Amino acid sequence: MLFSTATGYALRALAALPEDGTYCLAKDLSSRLGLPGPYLAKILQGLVQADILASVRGPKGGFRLTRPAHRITVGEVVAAMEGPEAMEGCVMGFPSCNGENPCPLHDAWSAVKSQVSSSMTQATIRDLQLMDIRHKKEAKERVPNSPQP
Amino acid sequence: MLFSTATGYALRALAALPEDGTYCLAKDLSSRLGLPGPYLAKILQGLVQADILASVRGPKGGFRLTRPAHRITVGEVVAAMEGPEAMEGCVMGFPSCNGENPCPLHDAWSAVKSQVSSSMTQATIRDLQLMDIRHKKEAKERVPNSPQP
DNA sequence: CGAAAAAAGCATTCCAGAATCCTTTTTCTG
DNA sequence: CAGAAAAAGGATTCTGGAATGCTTTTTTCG
Repeated sequence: MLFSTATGYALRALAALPEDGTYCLAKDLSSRLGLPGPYLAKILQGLVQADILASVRGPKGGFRLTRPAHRITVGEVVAAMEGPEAMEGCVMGFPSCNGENPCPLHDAWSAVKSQVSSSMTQATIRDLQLMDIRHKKEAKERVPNSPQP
Repeated sequence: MLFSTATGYALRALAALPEDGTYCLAKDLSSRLGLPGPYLAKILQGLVQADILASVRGPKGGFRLTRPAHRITVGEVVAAMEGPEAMEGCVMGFPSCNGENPCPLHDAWSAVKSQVSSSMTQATIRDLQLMDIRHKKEAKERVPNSPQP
């Protein structure tokens, strides 16, 4: 993966939150997604600091998105998790590599970076939700006699 | 950086080796490049296993490239250092992401991967040497009254 | 009000990659 | 042959991210 595992967990958790703004327990999220509970809780707390999640304590509390899912970009989440200077510097770690004196991968990597970061600012949590819905639906279609509510 | 620090060190060390196949001490390389000595030594030993370097022990020994620098690709070195499955899996770590059910960054990331890996199989250690030479030359031109041999 | 539920906060543990140290083996040279 | 120079190999330490556990604070509800 390109990002840290914590960033991946954050994105997965955000995509798993309900859209209607109801509060959701950290424990529920972690068990539904199969992620380490206390670790995910800490990540969610960080997302509260970044104003991506809101939380209330106590019974009937939990976490919810501060905004509709289509208003939260993947790029925003990545920046909140990894800091703004993710993906800086030479791909191969050459200290002498820069625009004046590019390494052989410099241009390819620059293209990559702008490509990925523009995709990241385009894509929203909503898109991630849709992907998961699509995924579940396909699984259901592979087993046609599954429970029909 | 995209790769591990060890991979970066390996590439830097290879680019710093003389092209004429003379043996070079691990200690010299590390001091010239400012890299941790014993750690670099271990990395070089790994490159010997991968048939990228040859070594002889004892006085007048050291390390040299097994082939001319333009015959060793960056991709080969990366594969030797990181294993063949570097850069596998979803950028964001979504387990459900695949060709059937792509995440929003899937296509951009696939393009990235093929772009970077083709650049890596194109670029050789020679290209890295040239970059360093260019870098030194520019430094010299910025200080015109530098030592003339 | 008091008890339970839940996030918040903090200290601790775990683990892999990074880095160091020491011993062994090989090879050159006087 | 003896001794020194160097890589090879193994054990160990260090460090930061990943993960866990425990205590505190806030909130709801009977």
